Amino acid sequence: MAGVTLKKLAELSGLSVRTVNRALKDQRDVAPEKRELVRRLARQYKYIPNIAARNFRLRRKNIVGVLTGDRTGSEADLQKVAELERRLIGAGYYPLLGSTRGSVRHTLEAWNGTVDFVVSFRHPQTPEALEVLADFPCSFIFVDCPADERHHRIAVNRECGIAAAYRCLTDAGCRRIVHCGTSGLRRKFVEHITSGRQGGIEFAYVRTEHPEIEDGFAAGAAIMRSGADAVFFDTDRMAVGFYRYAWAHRIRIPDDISVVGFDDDSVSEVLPPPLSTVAHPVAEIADAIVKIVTSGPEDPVRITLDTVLVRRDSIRRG
Amino acid sequence: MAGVTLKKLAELSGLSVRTVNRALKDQRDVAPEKRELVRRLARQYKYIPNIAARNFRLRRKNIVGVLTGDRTGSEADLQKVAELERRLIGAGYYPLLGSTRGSVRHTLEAWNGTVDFVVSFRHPQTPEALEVLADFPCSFIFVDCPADERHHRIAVNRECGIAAAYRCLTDAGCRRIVHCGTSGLRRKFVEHITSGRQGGIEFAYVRTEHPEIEDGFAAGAAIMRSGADAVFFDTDRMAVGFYRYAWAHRIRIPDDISVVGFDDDSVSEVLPPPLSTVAHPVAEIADAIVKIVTSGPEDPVRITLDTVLVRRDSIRRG
DNA sequence: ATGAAAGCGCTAACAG
DNA sequence: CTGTTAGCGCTTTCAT
Repeated sequence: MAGVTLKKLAELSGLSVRTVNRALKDQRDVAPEKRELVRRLARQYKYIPNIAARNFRLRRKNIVGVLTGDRTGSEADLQKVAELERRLIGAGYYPLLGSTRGSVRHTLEAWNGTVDFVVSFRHPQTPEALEVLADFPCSFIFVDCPADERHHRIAVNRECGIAAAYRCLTDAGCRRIVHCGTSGLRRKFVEHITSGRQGGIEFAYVRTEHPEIEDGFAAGAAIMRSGADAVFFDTDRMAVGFYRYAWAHRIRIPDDISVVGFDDDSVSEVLPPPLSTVAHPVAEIADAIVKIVTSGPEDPVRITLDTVLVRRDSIRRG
Repeated sequence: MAGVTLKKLAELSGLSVRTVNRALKDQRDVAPEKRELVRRLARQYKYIPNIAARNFRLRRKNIVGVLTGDRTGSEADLQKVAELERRLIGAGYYPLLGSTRGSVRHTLEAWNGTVDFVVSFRHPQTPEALEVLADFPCSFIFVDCPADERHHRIAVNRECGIAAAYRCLTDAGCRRIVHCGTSGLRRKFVEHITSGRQGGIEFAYVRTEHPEIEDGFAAGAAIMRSGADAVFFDTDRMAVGFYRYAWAHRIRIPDDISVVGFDDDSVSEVLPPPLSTVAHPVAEIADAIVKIVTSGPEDPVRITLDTVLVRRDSIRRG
């Protein structure tokens, strides 16, 4: 169980640690027969280099910290994390997972010395928490959450996907579009992109308390009462709730009403009919992170990536 | 960026490393004023102990390796991994992620020295791969996949959940139950549990090539043609496909036919109507793993945990 | 071509 | 009460 070390191999072979090391790494200046001897011994005793010790010595790390929240709620975070994990591994790094639920400081302390980069999918809760980060000898990469100038930040532009959805709906001939969500901010944005519209297209807003399935269901009555022929939900979960409402009231999608969601939860592809939705730039985010980790830029990277509309059968054909 | 070390603190304070160390760990036999001095300095220079170095020295690890497969296909694996991560973190460990897609040996080599335990949700592909494990100085915990006597194993008993589903269906008055899946083995089991049944209940089997959504959809015609009043699918994904088929053909669930799936994918709760399904013992698995990791038993732990039926509205009320 | 030795940051046995 | 020191497993500089 204990594992063979370089030193043991040295004793076994009667050579010095240095020579053993040389032989194993196939470096020059080793007598062929000694090289063979060492390699034979290594195989025989199943020598496996202790990477932790090596990294310690070289002050190098093959581990990247990943801080996530609850991973409940929107599935989008989950997708981003999963994709990041995949690419990190592909690039020869291993993701070390932590939660922003407990004490971030505590987690970072526990990671001190094992990671150079920490990716966070949630903003540290308090302003002090942000200050804490400065104490740690590693770089932070914030994804889709605010971050101050000192840290890397990968932002997600939600607006462009939403705008694409509205364009798609109006192009499909929808004339009464309801936006359903919780966010005053987003409402403002929607008002902005719809304000220039002509051709007798009407826009309305239905506000819900939360962005969950039951809220989408509950909003169903108001949406249908408004005479809408299309509805955009701030989350796929709300759209799912609306699907339920439609199912219960024999409302046909998209014949009676077109529906678009947001987040590209895996459900959306599977619903009858498949839900059109705005997807996060999951792959691009992961790429950007891997690039930062591998290239280790001096200055904080700050980029913005766009959401896109995934059109499926829940939007009627123009 | 470089981080303050004990040694630096020693120089700064004019004391020895030992004393600094003592002061910081609040151990006895340190003069109060020196203790204060050291603590002040530590705060001032933002000393954070290098846990990697400490663990290295103490040959102790706060990191647990987690090997997963693609994480595509059944969501059950995903759930298990997510739950494990949560509990591991709760217990003061950090999960280090790897994939069984590439070379497991390579991953284990890269982890040598940083983990004592490796949890695997997939069987190493080849027999040689299993042999390889013996070379590594760490314990393996296999979840829901075969493992030889040397390793810990947490098995999942699928049969009991399936049996519960059949019991529930017959209790609800179903008289023609179709089992739909890909597995010859599971079919054998179903034949077994249904063979003793009386009261004019008929059982049939519809085989599909794959366990995916489209296969469930494709099986719809055969299932309905058979006159079934209940259908059990080997995966929730197939059940989802069947839901689609039902939706397209105006078949009402559960009025026309009761449906049960397997895996408890998150979709199932959300489908109209919510799908009854057999759930894996996700929490129990995670518990068992954490227990092994924290207690480090000498002998290989080998336990079996039961699946359970989650009854939802897709089964008609008796 | 080979080896001695320092040192990464930390712990702890052992002396004073 | 405090300091000296060895050593975890590895890399690498500098002698030989």
